[in-house]
Amino acid sequence: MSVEHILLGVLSWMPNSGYGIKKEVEISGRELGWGRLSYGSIYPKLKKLEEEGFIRTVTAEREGRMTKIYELTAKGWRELGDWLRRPPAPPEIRDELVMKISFWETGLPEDRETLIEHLELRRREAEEMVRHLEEWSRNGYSAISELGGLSMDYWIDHLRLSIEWYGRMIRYLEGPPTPPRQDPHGLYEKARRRRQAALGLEESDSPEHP
Amino acid sequence: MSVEHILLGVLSWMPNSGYGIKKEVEISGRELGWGRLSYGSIYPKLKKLEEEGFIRTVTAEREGRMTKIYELTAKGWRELGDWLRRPPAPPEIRDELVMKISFWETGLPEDRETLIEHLELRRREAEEMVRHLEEWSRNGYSAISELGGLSMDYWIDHLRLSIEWYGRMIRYLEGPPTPPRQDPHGLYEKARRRRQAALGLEESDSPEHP
DNA sequence: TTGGACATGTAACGGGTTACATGATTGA
DNA sequence: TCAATCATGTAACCCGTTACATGTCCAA
Repeated sequence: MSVEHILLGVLSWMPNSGYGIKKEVEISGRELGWGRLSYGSIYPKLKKLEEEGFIRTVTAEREGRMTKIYELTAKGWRELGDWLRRPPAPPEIRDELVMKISFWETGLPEDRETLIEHLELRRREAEEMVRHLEEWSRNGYSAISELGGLSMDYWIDHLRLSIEWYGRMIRYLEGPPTPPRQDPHGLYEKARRRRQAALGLEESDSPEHP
Repeated sequence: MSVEHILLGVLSWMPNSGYGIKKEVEISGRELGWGRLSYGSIYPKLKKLEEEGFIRTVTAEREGRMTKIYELTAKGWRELGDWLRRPPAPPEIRDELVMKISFWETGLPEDRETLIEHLELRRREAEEMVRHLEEWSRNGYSAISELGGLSMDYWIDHLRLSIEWYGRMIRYLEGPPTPPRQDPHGLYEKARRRRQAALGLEESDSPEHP
């Protein structure tokens, strides 16, 4: 179980529809703690949770439109509590940019500009996310619990740290290349040679602008 | 493509076996940027990459043991470069602890102790990870490029920030409960009532120790 | 009248994990 | 000799996404 638990959790805030749950998670930036929720997983899971008695439908109508509102049953509240009590799994992070950075010197050493572009793009995205979170957390109409507010701070702090780091990285890349921090077996030198040999590149190397 | 690219990237550091690739990614903490690599995905992908001509086998023997060492072909180096040039996908983070925190007040408001335990466990894990990364990044025999070193710093900084935040959170939870940061519609009050009604709980509420 | 937000759903597919199966070598 | 480490591989499965299908209501 896992998307199931997110659904139970969001329904613990208030009774809601599948569509509403998705909105809720998106706007609150709760997606930060969970990749994202797609309708393709929400609706089938909601159905399943209802069949299993964790949630029940309260209305099938809201302002004329067809809208199935679900709420937690006693069993659902208990399951949510049990899940919360279990120790959380370690965080899973998948950051392609940081991965690319660690392959950059062996994979594309002559093109630092593109990496700078990647970093600048990422920095803009992070700045935008911070703005969104800050605005949302002071908008005056969304409910934010004491702990929820602190979670929000968590993401904001991490985003700020990332933004700072992207900047450091960019400044660093705009400067002259420096030797590896640690390389007792000449691995980077060897990698460069293997690449040049495989690609049939000239030894001329990285085009330095005068 | 994606695990494929991680494999190409690791092979750009040096020719390696499936087993060796997994080790490499684990010890260098590169797993931080990628969930984890299982043999169940490594070996089939390696086979596929070889069939498609991105990598080739160089030896099938290493010190008497059967060991298939792969290295990049020209096509593999080109594909790695092409991938690196493409803008990276936004980071994906899945943090069950932070998710649980945001459901805690509606899902399990009376039990703050368990949440403190979760935070303490997580803090210990993060501290251990920092120790591992710091030790590794100064062990004197692993190759660490300039950029790779900065990536390492990135993870270490983020882990430290997390550790700090876990501590703040714990101190906060050990203090008295405070009202929601923002709650114009009395959502948290309503949620508490719904839960109590569903579970048939007494209004006595959270057991305060005198 | 048309585009956008609201709203629900399914089927095929993809990507990776878990669990299992196997076996050599080395050091305590 | 026994556990740990080195080493490769497969098959079943899980989980979730993408893409598609469908329809309403409202405001410009």
